[in-house]
Amino acid sequence: MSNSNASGADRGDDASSPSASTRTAGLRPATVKDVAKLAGVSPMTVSRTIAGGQNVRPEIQARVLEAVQELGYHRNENARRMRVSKGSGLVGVAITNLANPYYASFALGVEEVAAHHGVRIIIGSTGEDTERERQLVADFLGRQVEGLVLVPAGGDTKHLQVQALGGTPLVLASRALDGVDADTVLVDDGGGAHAGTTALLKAGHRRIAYLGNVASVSTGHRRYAGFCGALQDYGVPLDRALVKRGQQDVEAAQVAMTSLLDLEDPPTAVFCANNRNTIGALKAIGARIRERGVREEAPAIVSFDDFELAELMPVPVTVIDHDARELGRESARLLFARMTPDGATAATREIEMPTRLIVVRS
Amino acid sequence: MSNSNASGADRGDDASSPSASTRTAGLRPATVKDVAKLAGVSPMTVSRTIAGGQNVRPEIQARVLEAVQELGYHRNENARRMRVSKGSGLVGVAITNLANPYYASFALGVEEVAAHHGVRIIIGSTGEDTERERQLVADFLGRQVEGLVLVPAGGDTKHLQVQALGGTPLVLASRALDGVDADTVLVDDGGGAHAGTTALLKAGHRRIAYLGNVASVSTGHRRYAGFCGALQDYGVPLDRALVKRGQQDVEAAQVAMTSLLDLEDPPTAVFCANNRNTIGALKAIGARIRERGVREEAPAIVSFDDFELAELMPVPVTVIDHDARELGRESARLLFARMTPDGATAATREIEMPTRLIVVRS
DNA sequence: CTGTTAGCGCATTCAT
DNA sequence: ATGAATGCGCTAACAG
Repeated sequence: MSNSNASGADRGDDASSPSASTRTAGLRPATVKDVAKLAGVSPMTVSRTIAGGQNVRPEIQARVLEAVQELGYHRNENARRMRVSKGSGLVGVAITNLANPYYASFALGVEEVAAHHGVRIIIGSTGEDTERERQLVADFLGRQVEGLVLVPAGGDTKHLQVQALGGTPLVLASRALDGVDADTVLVDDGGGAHAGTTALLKAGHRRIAYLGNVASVSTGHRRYAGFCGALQDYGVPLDRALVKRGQQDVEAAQVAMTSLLDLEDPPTAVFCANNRNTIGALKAIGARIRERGVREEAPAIVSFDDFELAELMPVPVTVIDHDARELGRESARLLFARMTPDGATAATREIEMPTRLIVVRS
Repeated sequence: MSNSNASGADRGDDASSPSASTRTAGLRPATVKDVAKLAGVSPMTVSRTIAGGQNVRPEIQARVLEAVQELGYHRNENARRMRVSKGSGLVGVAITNLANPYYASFALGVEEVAAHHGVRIIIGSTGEDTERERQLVADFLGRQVEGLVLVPAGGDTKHLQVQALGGTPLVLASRALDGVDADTVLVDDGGGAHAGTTALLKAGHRRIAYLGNVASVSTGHRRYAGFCGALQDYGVPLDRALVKRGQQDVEAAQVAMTSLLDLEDPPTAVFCANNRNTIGALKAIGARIRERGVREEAPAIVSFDDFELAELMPVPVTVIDHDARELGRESARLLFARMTPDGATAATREIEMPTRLIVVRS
């Protein structure tokens, strides 16, 4: 029944398999034991060989490595780290939507710094849904992530309390959250919005529309406040009819912008509070220009968030630029700082990244 | 020294801590044992309670859950799955660059399908580097991923052989790889490139430039072949001076395009073989238009890959569109199909996703 | 140099 | 309804 030759490792797979030692798809992954059996040594010798081969005779190492090749063995990191009581080498990144280039860049920034620390990122999208965020965070914690970077959806925050996180470090990015004691990396939303709006006012605009995302997240508040503050500074009253908030995607923003263009007294400029609203607004304006060919009447745009090819737009564009990737890097840096033994006890920090006003086309 | 009241769980942390039972950052995560001790039950009762509470008295459950709250306990999925011999619930996604919106969308498509199967994705960027790809794949396998989705960098493929993967299913996306027996999802590169080029020829263009990515990847070959084929069909000779291949990022593409514009006899149209080359080409054209204000002479663009706001470009744009997200979804579908017991043995498939020609602006 | 023992956190199996 | 023993894959610590 059992054969004892080298290639006859009994791993519970089909005993009549033609090349019994070669694993094929769908089987249980090879273990140290399998390798040991095939190489005719003890599991410890395999372990040592994989670990670098200290105190293992070269010829034995060769035998072991051959078996490793043959079985396609890869050390089970989860089991290993459990024994060695090393961290998981993972950080969880929960963002609203990976398809938004802004957050994709953000994730890349996190990955960059993580890779530098030899750590992988595990990503999930919340879709701005607090419940999915809760599940995602729970899942990450279950996988023993060493840290969490989160662009919070807002709403309930019980699952983000230190208590609930079991001490796993958390960094909030882009949006602050009341009642959550965590390092936070924000963009200078208020200052940026104020500067951008002021640029429009200086250019003579008085009917300025606002396209923004949901008010429930802190960026919504902060950017809107900056916008209003600038108007106030110039003594320009706020026209509620020109304010559209709550668009989460390009389509909704395009619809909102189109309705603004259809007003009897349309705005001469639009403040777009984020990437998605900017693209939607520009699509609406583009459609209108193509339909009616009236470029002169098209409103000027201020966009919070940069976007590719801004310089080629048919209307004046000013960008309130900030580097999403750098935001990701900075978030990761804060996280890794807190993951050191001494960093764990420091007071939580809130960092505000500067924005830069870029007149792209005027 | 040791206190025996409920909140005095001895978990090896600072015994003089004011609230000894509450874990703070940096400590070893709580385990079933910790919870058990705090709740005054056995680890098994905790395990059962977490698992749903079958055969546990409600009052005991309450005690356990309270302890869970207090300690911020999360079941260690790695340990659990090891015992239960369940997969890791992870698939590895290795792409060239997460910051490229094309691959970000792709990753989102994978995540979407994965989430539908209750599986997370773990992402890494290769930066088109085969060695980094090799490390990434090894790391993923070490983490016991149940499958791999890879946009291959090309070059050496030893690490992608079934042998080396230890039977873990692999799906190649976007690019084929000679000598690797794996499911592959491609875009109809040849057909799309041919159709796009033909559109330019039909419009009367005869001096058509080519901006492409590295020739070593299969998309490079296939798209270039489609381009050449269309020229041949129209009896238009290929002008080597108009062919620039190997640009990997926007900056390089912009430089290449600028040099084309500087030719004595510049092209009247440009075929851009991917997203990054399109953006770079358009930036170069935009800069030229702004400098010299000559829009009429600006070349028409055909772009393999769609991009946002194409309809607002100052030059005629035709897009060879294909859905990156759908490519991601399809790749994930193939992967999950193979992850089923019966799917493991099926012959590998190569799927080619159709392209759609969209005249965006003419 | 090599092998044996034991235990990381958890859940299955078997006792109580 | 609850607990004790056992082993998942791996390796530190201790034999030999």
